Amino acid sequence: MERRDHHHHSHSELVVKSENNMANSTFITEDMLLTTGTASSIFDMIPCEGSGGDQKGSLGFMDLLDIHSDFGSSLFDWSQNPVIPLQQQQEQQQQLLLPSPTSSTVPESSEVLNNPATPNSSSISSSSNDAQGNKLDGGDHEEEEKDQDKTKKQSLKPKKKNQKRQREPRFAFMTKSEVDHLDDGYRWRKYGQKAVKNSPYPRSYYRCTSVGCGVKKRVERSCDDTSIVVTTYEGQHTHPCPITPRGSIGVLSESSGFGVASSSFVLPQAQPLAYMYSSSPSLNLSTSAASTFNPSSFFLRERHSTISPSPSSLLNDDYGLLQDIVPSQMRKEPKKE
DNA sequence: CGTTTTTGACCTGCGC
DNA sequence: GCGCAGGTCAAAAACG
Repeated sequence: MERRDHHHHSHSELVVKSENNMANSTFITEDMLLTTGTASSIFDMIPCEGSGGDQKGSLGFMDLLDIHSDFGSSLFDWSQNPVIPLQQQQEQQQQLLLPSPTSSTVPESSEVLNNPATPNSSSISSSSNDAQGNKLDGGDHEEEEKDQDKTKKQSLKPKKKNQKRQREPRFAFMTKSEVDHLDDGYRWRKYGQKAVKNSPYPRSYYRCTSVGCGVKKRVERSCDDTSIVVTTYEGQHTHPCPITPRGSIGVLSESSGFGVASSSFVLPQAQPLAYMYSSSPSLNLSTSAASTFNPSSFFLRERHSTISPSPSSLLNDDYGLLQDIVPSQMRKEPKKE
């Protein structure tokens, strides 16, 4: 199952969706369309101007711009993002939480997954639900517990009766790709696969191989559009990107307030993203999770640093830095897949 | 031989 | 309580 033929496929599209768990269940929905330059690595994703404010009640980020024939011409301009008060966002979110029949490929509860506005485009949305204040569940902690009775896996007793299982923040991508498992710079070990209802394609479960890192991700192919791969990240890396020479910087991402959900794919080295994000007019939110996470800025930077040579008014200040931050090696996947 | 993938069984949550 | 679906475990197999 090698999928190493990455990086130079035909262009593909990317949809980003986040499930930030924010304290007090603050909701943020943020739809944007991103496009990937290649289908096998998120490092090659190119943010394009996407239509957000469609029927899903997204924030309505950008008008869709067909950049498929010219990556270099599509620049993500935050200055054009409509600024929507949080309260209004929440209202919109509530209106939008209606599950779309076609969004079944990403069954996260209360997730809003916008369908592609056009055959050539996809939209993203982010939402938060579960409060995150409690323990990070699902991955590490439970595993530690289970280590104890590992030998009798079936006899697991309810360990947390009153503790409702809470998920870590999630962040999902929809990527038009022939490759299922996108290269994001981290090493993953597959630990499960399940058939997806109403879909001929299975869903694969991966866990970060780094010790102590409980980040998980799910990969499945949309049954609506089999060319689209939905990758859902969950959790927060506790280590720098393993394939990055400057990974040491990565540890800063956590303390610097990068969103949990984003950390799964936000290169720790790309910490200056925070700057980018903070400059965003539309996401100046009070909740830490919301204010620290902005996938689009990540991609924007990635895009500029890895693909687009054209300067952006937004990135002028750190364009050079970005290039420095995301070295080309990063896309050289040392791992398989 | 260490690591990763495969895969069936099991757990958990939820709706009926 | 039952059935379903999502998610996880872990032994075995495959891989490098």
